[in-house]
Amino acid sequence: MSKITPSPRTEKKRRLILETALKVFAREGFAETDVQVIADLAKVGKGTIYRHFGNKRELFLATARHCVEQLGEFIREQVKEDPSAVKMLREVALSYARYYELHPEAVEIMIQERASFREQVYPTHLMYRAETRADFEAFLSDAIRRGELREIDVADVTNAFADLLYGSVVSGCLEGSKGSLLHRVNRAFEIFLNGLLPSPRDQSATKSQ
Amino acid sequence: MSKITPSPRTEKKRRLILETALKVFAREGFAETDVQVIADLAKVGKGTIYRHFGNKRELFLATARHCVEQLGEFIREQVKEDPSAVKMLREVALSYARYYELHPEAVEIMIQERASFREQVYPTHLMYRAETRADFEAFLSDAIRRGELREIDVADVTNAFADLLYGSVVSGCLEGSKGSLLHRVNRAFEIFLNGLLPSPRDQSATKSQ
Amino acid sequence: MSKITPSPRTEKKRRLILETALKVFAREGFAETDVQVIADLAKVGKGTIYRHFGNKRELFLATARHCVEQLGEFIREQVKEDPSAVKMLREVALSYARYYELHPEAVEIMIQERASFREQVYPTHLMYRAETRADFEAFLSDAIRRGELREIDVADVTNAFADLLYGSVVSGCLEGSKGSLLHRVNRAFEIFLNGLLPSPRDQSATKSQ
Amino acid sequence: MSKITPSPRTEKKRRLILETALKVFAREGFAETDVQVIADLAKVGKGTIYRHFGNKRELFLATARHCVEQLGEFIREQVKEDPSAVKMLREVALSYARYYELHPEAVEIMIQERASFREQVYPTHLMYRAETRADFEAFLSDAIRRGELREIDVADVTNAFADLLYGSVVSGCLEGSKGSLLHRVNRAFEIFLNGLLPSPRDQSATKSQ
DNA sequence: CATGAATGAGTTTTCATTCAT
DNA sequence: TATGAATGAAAACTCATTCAT
Repeated sequence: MSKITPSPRTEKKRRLILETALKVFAREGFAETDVQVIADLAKVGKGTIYRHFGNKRELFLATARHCVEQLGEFIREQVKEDPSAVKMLREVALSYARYYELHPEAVEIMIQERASFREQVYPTHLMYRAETRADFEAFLSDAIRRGELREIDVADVTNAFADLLYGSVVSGCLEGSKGSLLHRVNRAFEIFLNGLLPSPRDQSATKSQ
Repeated sequence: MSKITPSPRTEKKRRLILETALKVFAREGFAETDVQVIADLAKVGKGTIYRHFGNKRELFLATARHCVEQLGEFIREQVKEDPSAVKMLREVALSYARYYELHPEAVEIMIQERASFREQVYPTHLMYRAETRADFEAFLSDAIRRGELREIDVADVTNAFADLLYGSVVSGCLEGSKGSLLHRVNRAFEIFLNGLLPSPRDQSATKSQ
Repeated sequence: MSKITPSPRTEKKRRLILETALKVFAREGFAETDVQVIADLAKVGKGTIYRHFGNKRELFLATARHCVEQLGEFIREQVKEDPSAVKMLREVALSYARYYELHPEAVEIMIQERASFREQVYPTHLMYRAETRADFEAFLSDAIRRGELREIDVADVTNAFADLLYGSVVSGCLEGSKGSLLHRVNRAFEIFLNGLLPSPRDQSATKSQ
Repeated sequence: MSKITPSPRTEKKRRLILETALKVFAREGFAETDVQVIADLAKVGKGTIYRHFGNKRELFLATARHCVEQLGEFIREQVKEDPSAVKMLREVALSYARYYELHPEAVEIMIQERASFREQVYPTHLMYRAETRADFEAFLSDAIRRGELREIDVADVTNAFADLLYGSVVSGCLEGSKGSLLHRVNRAFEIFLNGLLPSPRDQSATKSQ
């Protein structure tokens, strides 16, 4: 029961720990993080952390999940309903970039998760109104049917889109990489998009159909 | 003198350790790796490893360097001299993919290096005839001048190219990702390339010059 | 608060560890001591020792400090207030000897400290009513003024007194040295004292002033 | 055979190693010394050291023995034959001090030996024409019989003399102890000696007998 | 529930000693 | 005989996890 409706007190402490863990994991990496440090910074006992999260692994995973949920909410807030596919893709890409620019620690969490647990955050999983990859690909198929995008395998596009965003964010948030992540994603996305658009030839052909 | 030309014995043992370390680091991750395990698998004393590499960190870094060098050689062998920019870019992308398809452990090393030491292997640093990013961008500028590629900021292209490859390799080598990495990179690259080509309009304009 | 007044539990455990460490360090020497052995004998986890003392060096230094404090207390208890200088010096010397006869391990600690850390316990620093060497020398000056001791440089006397006690204790507690330390110090001190007294000639001269 | 008459080559190398070991043991202490460092400084292979001395312990003990022999020779050279007991004692004390002032590393060796092996260098063992304590005490008895020294237990005097010298040298060679060791021993010895002399009363009594 | 002292398994690293060349 | 690479036993130290208060 208490699981279903956690007391606000409990919920607050959970959040506090999670927020602190995020900072420390991002700064030190998973393996290098000492749970005691998180406890000290969050001003709770170490036992409290273990009571709430069970063990270090689960604490980390909860932190990662927290990031992903935030990212999902963030993108959902930013990306407007019913745009053209082109606008939508751009908005997703830029929202994605904006989120990680605002929360560079989240990039580190994503990397640590991949390195320590071989799990990966697929950016496409997080997209607007799409809980699953399938939804995203259906959306792309629609756009192709409407002639917004050229004829192309939607799985390939999804992969390429995800890979491009992932690579850009990981590279663009590296300490020492000058220039904004937003800018980097924007430019990369424009090339990518350009590669998706029907060529004038194709376009006229499409139009004439 | 012995420093300049290490004895073949020494060199052989170094290689043996490096090769073993590669496997173990890739399988377990940097933090989870016990140097004793490497020693046992390589059938050398633990002290021998420390004699050769100083400490675990240096051993890992040497392993990573070893991968990068192999990758560099591999790409240099595969990519032919003096192709068109389009062909060259494709060959680099595919060689890159081929290498990591042949050596999936190298992907893990790359990820571990990023996670543990915040260092990154820029794929572009490893390209054909290019010791530095500057060379690569100069090559792109040439291609633009020749009209092979459309007018575009070469830094942006380099970034996007690197990010796409990086993201594809990291995602494409994940345990459980079905389908070949080579295929994934190939498809992603075609979209990317298509985004770089001059549109027919541009092309005719270029030709008329 | 808890720092200022450590819980009696904590304080008790600290003492237990210190007492055990004293035995082991004295028996094995600093370098040869395995902290695990101390932990086992004290029936605490090794981690507990490190929690309390940080590292082996600090544990040793705390042990040494513990001895010096005990010695100081012991001497203060034994040496009566306001004696003649002669009586006082003798009492200090004999108390010093008695302490080390009762606690031969403390001699080993002193020697190990000198050998491993180049620090030295000056016996004179520990004397009755004397926090510092300066106080001790002032006391000697007084005694000279009163004619109890002959005219002599007080720094020289302090050095000689300290050196004699130090040497006697170190030699006299050696395994295999027959005879009691107390006896050895007593005899050495009588010679030393005899060397400090005014000769009958001097004494009459002093009296006539 | 080769043991009986070591080749000059071998003997030279032995000396070289010993001299180097002396420096390193004195600087680092026995436990902290890495035999490799001695080998490097002496420009010989580590194996050579083990060939000559068997193990680290024996190397150290040989080093200590080397010091003691040097000290013995030094004192024998300095102390003239057939002096009065008073002069002789003073010369021994000062020679002893002079030696350690010239070779402060030897003090460290003496301390390390005591700390690591519980062995002690009795200064009295090293004295002029005296291989053993017995000789020294016989010499003192003679002096007492001649009336040079007051009636006193010669074993006590020997102990006190040794302890005073030992304590003075150990304290006086500590880094940071200002003033010369020679001076310190000189002053301490004068007090000590004064404590041994017959008082005027005693002296006349003695003479009249 | 919250706490933080206690624990000990697990890892890195060192270095005396050996021995093949 | 000299060498120095190889070895692995040994030890310091850490930190996730537990549990009595």
